[in-house]
Amino acid sequence: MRSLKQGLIYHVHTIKAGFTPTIFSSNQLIHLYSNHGLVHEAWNLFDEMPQRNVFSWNAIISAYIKAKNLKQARVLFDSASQRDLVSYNSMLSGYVNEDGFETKAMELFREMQSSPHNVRIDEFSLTTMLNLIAKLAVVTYGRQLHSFMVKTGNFSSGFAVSSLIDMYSKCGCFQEARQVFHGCDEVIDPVSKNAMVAACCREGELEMAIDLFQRESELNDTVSWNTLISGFAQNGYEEESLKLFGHMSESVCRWNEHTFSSVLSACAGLRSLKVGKEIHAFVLKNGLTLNPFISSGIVDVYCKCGNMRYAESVHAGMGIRNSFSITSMILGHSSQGNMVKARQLFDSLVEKSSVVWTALFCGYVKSHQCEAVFELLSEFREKESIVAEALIIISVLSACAIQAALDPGKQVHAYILRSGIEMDKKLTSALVDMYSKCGSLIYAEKIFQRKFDRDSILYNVMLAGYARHGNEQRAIQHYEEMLERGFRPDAVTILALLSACSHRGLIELGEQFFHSMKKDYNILPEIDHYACMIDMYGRANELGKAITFMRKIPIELDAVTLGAFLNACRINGNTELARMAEGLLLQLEGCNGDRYVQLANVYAAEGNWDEMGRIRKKMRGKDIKKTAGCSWLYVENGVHIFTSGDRSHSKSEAIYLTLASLTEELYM
DNA sequence: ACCTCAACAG
Repeated sequence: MRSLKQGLIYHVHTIKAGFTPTIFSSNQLIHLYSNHGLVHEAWNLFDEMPQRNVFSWNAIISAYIKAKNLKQARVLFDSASQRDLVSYNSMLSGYVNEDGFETKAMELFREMQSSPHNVRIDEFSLTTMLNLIAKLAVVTYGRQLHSFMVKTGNFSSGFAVSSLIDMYSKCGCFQEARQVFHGCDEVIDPVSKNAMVAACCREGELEMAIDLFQRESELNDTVSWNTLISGFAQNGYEEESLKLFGHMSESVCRWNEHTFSSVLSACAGLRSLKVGKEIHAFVLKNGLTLNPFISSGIVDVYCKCGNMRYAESVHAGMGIRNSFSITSMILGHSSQGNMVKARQLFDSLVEKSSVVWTALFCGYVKSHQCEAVFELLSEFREKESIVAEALIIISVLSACAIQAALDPGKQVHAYILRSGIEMDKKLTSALVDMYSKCGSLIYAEKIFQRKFDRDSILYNVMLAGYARHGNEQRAIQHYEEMLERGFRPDAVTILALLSACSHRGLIELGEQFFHSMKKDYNILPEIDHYACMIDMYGRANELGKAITFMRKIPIELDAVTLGAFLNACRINGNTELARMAEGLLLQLEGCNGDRYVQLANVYAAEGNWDEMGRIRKKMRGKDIKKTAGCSWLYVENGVHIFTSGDRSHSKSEAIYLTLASLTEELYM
């Protein structure tokens, strides 16, 4: 009875002939049905068996485990008239391999140890438990099991060694994994070797991984290649990963579905539409589109390359809903600023993983929809009982920073302290940035000082904070400390210093920094640096220097640099020069309402109403929208936005009456 | 005969 067909023929034959198959044959049929996903047929057969042995019970239990119906499997396990160690081990592995049954697995293992049914713990139970420990990453328990294995002589088979390596590696104990691997040097088991290669990749020790891979290369199989291809992609060496795939194709090992998942993840990291399309074609040719790992991988590649049209068509063509693919789509739409579509997909998910939550948070921040960020946060805390991911917190902090919302920012800070989230470098930078953008440099500095292992990003954030507040001395102090500690300044560092000089009118110092960026650090000035310099000259009443400087800018003037110049003209009341910039600016950004307002402000500052009227006329009939200035308030957990003269609130009558009486009181 | 190991996605 090798195939399902053979099994069915045999089964029908016994029914037609009216004889009862042997227990042995029935057991085999149960397995056969179960392996083909026919759990009902397996059950019917089991149910009708006049006599059963322990193998029959184990077969039907494992059938329900395969069908992921652990509840029914446990009912049968508990009611089985005969049970042995295999029944226990099957149930145990069922629990371990399914999410959410970890506690059940631990309980069952304990039950086995107290052994009311005369069961022992054997190698099968131990390797299964090691699997659980790897999943839960509790190494203390893993070490206990390890010593138990040594004591009971269950530690030298390939199964035991590879499981131990895997457990230690997934618990973050790379050295112990190595010790296990080197402790059994008689004959290298291929699976253990692959497990060790995987452990090296997880640790980022790619050279060691390659070394191991090349030694005893006759042991290498498809898994070895897959491990290495995936390891390179995971560590950011996408091109090398793809090269390895090329070498694999020339070797004796054939690729499989796992290979493509890794190759696609390398493609996504590379953000290469060209390679992505090639792999897509390869996948289509080989009929691999039904694999959910592969099809969602293709969707991800197109999303990462920013081609949402392709992504959508592949996504739509997938038979079943795949949460990985949906998450990729949400990320893709978010990074394109299409938050409506991102939100729709998000709402379509019944189970929202922390990755999708994070994706949506980041998307809203990226498109500066800060109110949406705060609303999403209340939604998150309402629906999810888990602690927010660091990335979510960082998103909310940047929203606070954009809005200069100090109170919500403090609340987030308190939340971090309460929930014991680790203050890593990224989180510290986000907090310092939030406090300094919300005007509280004292808090910012306190957090900054408490962090000893600073990186250049944290220095940039702190430095920019002081620069923004016009304290160029502290900014420069931090800059010097940064240099002393051996960090190289980057474009962001210099920009912060330039802006400090600009606000304080320190032309010479600013020029010094500007020149040193190219000369000393080989950093090319970007648009923002040029604009900052123009701004600096403008604020110092040096329009002439600004013009000389602009003539030397090697890249074409754009809205940012021209805008800076226009602003300089406004400060200096120079309408003549402003008119020169006007033509160019409107040519570049004629549809941006803010630019007209800026122009109007230049002339208004001079009281030049004729010029203002001229600008007004230009705007007419062009469907130009100026973004309305608005204010907002935090009441309880929500953000309330309002504009001048806003009457949209249901109680606006009462609000304005109260306001009027307050105003009256002020003047009394 | 049944139960254990390594490589795949956001």
